[in-house]
Amino acid sequence: MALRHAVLAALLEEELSGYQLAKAFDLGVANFWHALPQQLYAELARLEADGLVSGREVVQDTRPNKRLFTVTDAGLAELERFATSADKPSFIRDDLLVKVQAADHLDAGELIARLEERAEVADAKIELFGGLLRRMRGDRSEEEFLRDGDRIGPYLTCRRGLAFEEGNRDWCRWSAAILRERRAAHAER
Amino acid sequence: MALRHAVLAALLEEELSGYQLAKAFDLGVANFWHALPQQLYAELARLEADGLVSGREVVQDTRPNKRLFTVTDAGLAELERFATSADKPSFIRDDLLVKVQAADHLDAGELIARLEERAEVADAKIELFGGLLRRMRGDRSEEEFLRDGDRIGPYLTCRRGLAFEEGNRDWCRWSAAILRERRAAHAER
DNA sequence: ATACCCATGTAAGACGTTACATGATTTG
DNA sequence: CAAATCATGTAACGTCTTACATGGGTAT
Repeated sequence: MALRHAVLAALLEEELSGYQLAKAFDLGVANFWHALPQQLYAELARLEADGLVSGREVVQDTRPNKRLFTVTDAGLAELERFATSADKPSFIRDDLLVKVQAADHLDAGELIARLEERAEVADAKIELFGGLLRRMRGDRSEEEFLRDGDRIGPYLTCRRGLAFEEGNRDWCRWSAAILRERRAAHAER
Repeated sequence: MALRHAVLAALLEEELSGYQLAKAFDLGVANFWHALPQQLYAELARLEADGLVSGREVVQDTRPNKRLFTVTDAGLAELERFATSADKPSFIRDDLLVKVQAADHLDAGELIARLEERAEVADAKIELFGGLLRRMRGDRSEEEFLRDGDRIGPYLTCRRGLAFEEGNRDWCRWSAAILRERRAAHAER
């Protein structure tokens, strides 16, 4: 039941509509949680029914109307309660790792292709996260920002996202290189 | 539908029972996928019904009998098909990141405690994975093993697990240190 | 013209988690 | 002698994904 808390955490930053939330939780951007639009609309409805967020209608001329949501006091209390609970260890569930696990029994060329693809996805995310971090820092150095800046939470999670994707990229390229060398050595014989 | 492929990949290494598989996919050990025992028993039944694995009963005196499973030719073909498919990008879903995202609105002491807890979990995993890697290498250097060793797949995925946990540990300690400094600076005023 | 963006959902089905059930054997 | 390990499941419930539905406005 952490999706609700992820939504609450996202809404602490700024008032958002379901649609805007959906973009923030999208695969391409999500740096601390991922969810689909349908989940978010449903969760927002539940959160509102439980009084943890409150929505206000914003009428728009040229675009469809939207509802912007804010965290209520009860919502903040719920987040505080959540923060004191022990969190379940997070685990890996990644198609690519499954494929590499079976590397010895599969076509190396295919695997190398998948690894390169993933490395490129990681490159894109690294650039994205780097930009987000720069925007949050503004014209301050990182040291300065970490000392005095407000909204440190999103900065820290984005830093984790960045390091995670750098890890992905490095591991993918390293693994691909090893598989290539082994394939070459095998072909020589 | 990647659990089935994760099971197939695990069974390529060696013939295993549901119980042994469950241990391999456990939270503490899982380096390329995670699943609960109940899922694995159910998936093994489905895989057998579909002819992708075959089980053989092993009668034991002192322990309950068990069924050991092997990947069939059809199972290997299914894995090969899976390896050629584009994999969906993997995403983060971690309680701890949600909590840190909300850092600016929560008690710093609590967060620091969670971060330290997680860092210690990571430490334990790092040791575990380090040991697994050493066992796989045997008396060879890593370079040598990566060149000639067999069963390179599990080695590569375990390397990813290790790097991931090192990333976790470093980020947790770094974040905790920043939150501590900010708390101290705040208390001074 | 075609496609994408804004904006919000419903419904069905697949997948994952929690709780329960059983029972002998080995380890501390 | 209590707890953990070996060994295999069933049942209920909760969460996530996939498919469908609608409709105006803006960019190429």
